[in-house]
Amino acid sequence: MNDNAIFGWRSEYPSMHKKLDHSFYQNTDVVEVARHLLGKYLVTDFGGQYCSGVITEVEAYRAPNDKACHAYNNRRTKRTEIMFWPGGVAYVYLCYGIHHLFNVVTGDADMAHAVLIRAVEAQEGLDIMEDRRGVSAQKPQLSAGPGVMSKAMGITTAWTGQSLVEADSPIWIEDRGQVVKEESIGESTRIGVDYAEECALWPWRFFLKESKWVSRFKPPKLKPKMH
DNA sequence: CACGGGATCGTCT
DNA sequence: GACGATCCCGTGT
Repeated sequence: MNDNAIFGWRSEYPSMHKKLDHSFYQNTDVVEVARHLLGKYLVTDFGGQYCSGVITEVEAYRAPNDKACHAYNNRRTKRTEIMFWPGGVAYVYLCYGIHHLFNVVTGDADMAHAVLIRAVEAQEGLDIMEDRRGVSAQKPQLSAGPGVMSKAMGITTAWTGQSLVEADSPIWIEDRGQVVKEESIGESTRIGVDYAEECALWPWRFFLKESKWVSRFKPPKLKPKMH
């Protein structure tokens, strides 16, 4: 089994693996959930293609007043409807016609909150992930960035609405017992939401400072105010 | 290393 | 018809 570069222990103790349940996802503070997701294990098992990775980077999105959130103003469309479901399902959408971005829906029903999973450090099923990406598992390029993370884990928009807590779900998240200290969490503004005006300045991106598996930060370019 | 542009298509106006 | 919660590659320094 792989050494864990961040926490310095091995992930071969199944008794410590605890699948996150409704009570975790239905926390109504999406920023807190986002921070708590750091260090957890994202696992997918599509037709026996088992792989996992430690979550190293996330962003919180929170309707109704977050202009960067697809459900801003509680706007309901066929696509965003998933975000209004009770916490514990996947919200996956296509970005730039190419990338499948994976989010975890949180909070109660009719609360359109979600956490975008932006990066993982691969732990198990490295060969599968390398095949999907055509990139060595030694390189952050494998899974640092929301589009490539989804590709490495095999997640596509076909899975939007999928429960993360049902016993037979092929996607879930586990707590494997490690503690992430507050001082090891970095924060910044969210990436790629320059259009969101003042919300583009909210520090709702969180990452593990020690990790190499974190996407490069791009500061927001704010549009000059006309007057 | 910084920057710029093209790819590519579902979603919403 | 416009525009992305991105990525990759090419150019120039």
